[in-house]
Amino acid sequence: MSKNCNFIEKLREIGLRPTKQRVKMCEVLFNREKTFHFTINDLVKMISDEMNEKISLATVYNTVHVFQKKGYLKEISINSDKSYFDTNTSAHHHFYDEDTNELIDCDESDIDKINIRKNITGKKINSVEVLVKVASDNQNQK
Amino acid sequence: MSKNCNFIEKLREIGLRPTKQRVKMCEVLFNREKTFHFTINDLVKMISDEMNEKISLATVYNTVHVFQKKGYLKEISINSDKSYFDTNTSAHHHFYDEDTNELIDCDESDIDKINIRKNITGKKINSVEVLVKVASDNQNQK
DNA sequence: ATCTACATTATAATAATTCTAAACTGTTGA
DNA sequence: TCAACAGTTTAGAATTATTATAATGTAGAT
Ligand SMILES: [Mn+2]
Ligand SMILES: [Mn+2]
Ligand SMILES: [Zn+2]
Ligand SMILES: [Zn+2]
Repeated sequence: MSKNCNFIEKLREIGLRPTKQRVKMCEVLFNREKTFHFTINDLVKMISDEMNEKISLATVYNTVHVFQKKGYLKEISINSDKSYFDTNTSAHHHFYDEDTNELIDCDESDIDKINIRKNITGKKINSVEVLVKVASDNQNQK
Repeated sequence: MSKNCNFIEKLREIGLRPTKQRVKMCEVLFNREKTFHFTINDLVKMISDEMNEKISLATVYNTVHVFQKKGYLKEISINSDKSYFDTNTSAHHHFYDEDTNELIDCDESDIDKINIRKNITGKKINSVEVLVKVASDNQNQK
């Protein structure tokens, strides 16, 4: 979903009613220069900061899942207590900072294309994700 | 932790009291031909099947985390509602079957060694994990 | 046998997520 | 224009994995 657009029309085009909650979520998620990573809680905070009205947590969950299903958000595979989403839906990989719990994008030049030589009968590959876990390099490990 | 051994001695060597719960967990986890993947719930079921006595869920959680910290178990990064562990602690990658929620090991020949060309100042790489998500190849997507 | 530090346990607490069912609203077509 | 309907939001409850608590039990040392 490209930025700087009429989200009302965009939502209609993909068959979603352009409610004010959805439009606001579109603005917060897609109307910006750079893509970013977020948890549901991050997103609720961002919306609350930009809106004077409240938005229900259930609506945020529902809408994030709808956007994901429609292909406008991607869920990142980290095992954490919470789910991480990405407004960058292209195939790309991540660094995960275990100190700060932050995700950082890799660009194409950072990691060679992964070539999968195994195939599982009757199954097709849906995604290939590389997660590079990093942490503080301090020698002072207590 | 190698199979077919005296787990009482092994546990002592790594500074853990060889309680009967821990010994049983060792047997279930490490006394077998092949490594495997499991969730906490899987493991509780396996233990219950092999033991007539009950084991507390808290003990299973605690002991799995101790074994992980000591390096005898590895946690796999999938985002799922539950955590997956691996008795294969060597660096290796996984297929994740989204239909059955099963993990399948890749061997070295399946995926080339990943070369990371980016580095993040002050951070060291702790792990590099590739997750290949697969699902049924049916054309009949309703 | 007794002591004590460490373990196990049942249970409660926590926290992310999903479910529910009632109230609300965008859209349609009479 | 406006009633009707289907889709949507919502607060709160339910679910579920996980962690914390605190009482009880026990392995190993003396
Ligand atoms: Mn979890
Ligand atoms: Mn989750
Ligand atoms: Zn990303
Ligand atoms: Zn594995």
